[in-house]
Amino acid sequence: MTRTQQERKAETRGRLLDAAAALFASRGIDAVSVDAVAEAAGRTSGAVYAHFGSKQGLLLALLDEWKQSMLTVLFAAVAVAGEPGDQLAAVWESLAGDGAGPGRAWSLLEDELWLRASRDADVAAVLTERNAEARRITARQLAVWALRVGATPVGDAETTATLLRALLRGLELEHRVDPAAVPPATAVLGLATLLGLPPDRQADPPDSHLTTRRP
Amino acid sequence: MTRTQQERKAETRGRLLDAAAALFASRGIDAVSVDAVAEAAGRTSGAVYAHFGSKQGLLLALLDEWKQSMLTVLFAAVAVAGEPGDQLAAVWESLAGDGAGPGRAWSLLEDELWLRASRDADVAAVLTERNAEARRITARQLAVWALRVGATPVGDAETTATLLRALLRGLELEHRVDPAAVPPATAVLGLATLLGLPPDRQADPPDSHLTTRRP
DNA sequence: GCTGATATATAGTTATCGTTATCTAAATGC
DNA sequence: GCATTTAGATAACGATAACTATATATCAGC
Repeated sequence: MTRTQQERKAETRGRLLDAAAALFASRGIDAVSVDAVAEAAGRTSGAVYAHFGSKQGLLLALLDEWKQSMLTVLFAAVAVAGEPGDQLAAVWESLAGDGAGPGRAWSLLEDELWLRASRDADVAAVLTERNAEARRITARQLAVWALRVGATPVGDAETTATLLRALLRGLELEHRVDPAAVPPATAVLGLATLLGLPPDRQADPPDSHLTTRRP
Repeated sequence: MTRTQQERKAETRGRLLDAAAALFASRGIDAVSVDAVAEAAGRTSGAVYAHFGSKQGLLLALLDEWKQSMLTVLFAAVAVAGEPGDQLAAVWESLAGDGAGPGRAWSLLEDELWLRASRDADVAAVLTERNAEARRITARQLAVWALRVGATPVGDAETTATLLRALLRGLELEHRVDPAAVPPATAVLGLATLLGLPPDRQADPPDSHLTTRRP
């Protein structure tokens, strides 16, 4: 089985990036050695340095090529569910679902990257750019969605997108550590409120007691 | 100057914890060596191991004795400002204020702890407990505040507290990396919405255009 | 096939870190 | 005052990690 050099290089690069993504997500970036990444990719650390120059270079390359974000999961969830209220529940479920599915590991890595960006200007630059794009996309989808279901979000689309994404990230961070602290109804209520979803379009009332107030 | 052993021990312990808090916050836990903590406290690593047994022990002790949380800052901010809208702005300012003040470093450490808790059961246990207490306190204060200013929060006090704290954490995480992405008006709008603050009680309208919608 | 180039493997090197074992000096109790 | 306990200092160990220098395998062009 003979391949061209380009193919060989490209495959190695892909394997290294995939292995890095998986390991970084499951164990945390600092806890993963370059050798571990290389071994998981069926290569050695020499290949990593030939391709990326340093561990940081590997991380930045991974960030650059990373397509799988919060967004993909979210839109998929919305597309599937029917009623607006159910869509919000599906959004939350896709992020916080108890299955140890990939969403969990990815969101963990995303949070770690945000934290790392606070101290690493290179990571911050990449993340800021990606974030702006993600916010734009979210805002556009959100505007369409609001028209369709008759919701009146609290602010303009970009502002609402910022608030939504922040709320989701905050809830998810807490839920991962202390799931009981964030029941699904709480998350859905928060989303529905920011989105200005009229009560009659919200979820069917089996657990509507969670939206009542006891002052 | 002769001191009792208890005093000596207590002072060393305090100095070590203070140094650890400052260094962990500014550089990140993993990036700080035990020797660095000891040196900053005017001691040596031997003292750390005599007191805490391990670096993890130092971290857990720090967590246990940590009084300074998001809450202290928040309530102080509310207490000072006058109008409800201004209070919300003050809350956000105290978290996101551009001053490199201690609030910034502390919130960074808090976020790192939440992340670490996802992979460290001991940290998760401490954090979960602290979190439940913080939520209770927030909920209580929130109920009082809502009555006073005539706000009708979106859910019961505990639910609203959860949503508020999650939103703040998410916004703050984003703001630290990309301040321009989270203008103050956006944060205030989010808080006011979850708190059900009537528009006439919100901030004076110099920048009220930010609360209007362009669909 | 042979040569030059390229991709990856191999084997260090150096530095750092957590931890432990041992030693010293200070305080306590009799 | 002397023995004992205790707080903390000192020095070394062992592991691990990022990175580098060099060797080897693989491919391209002739």
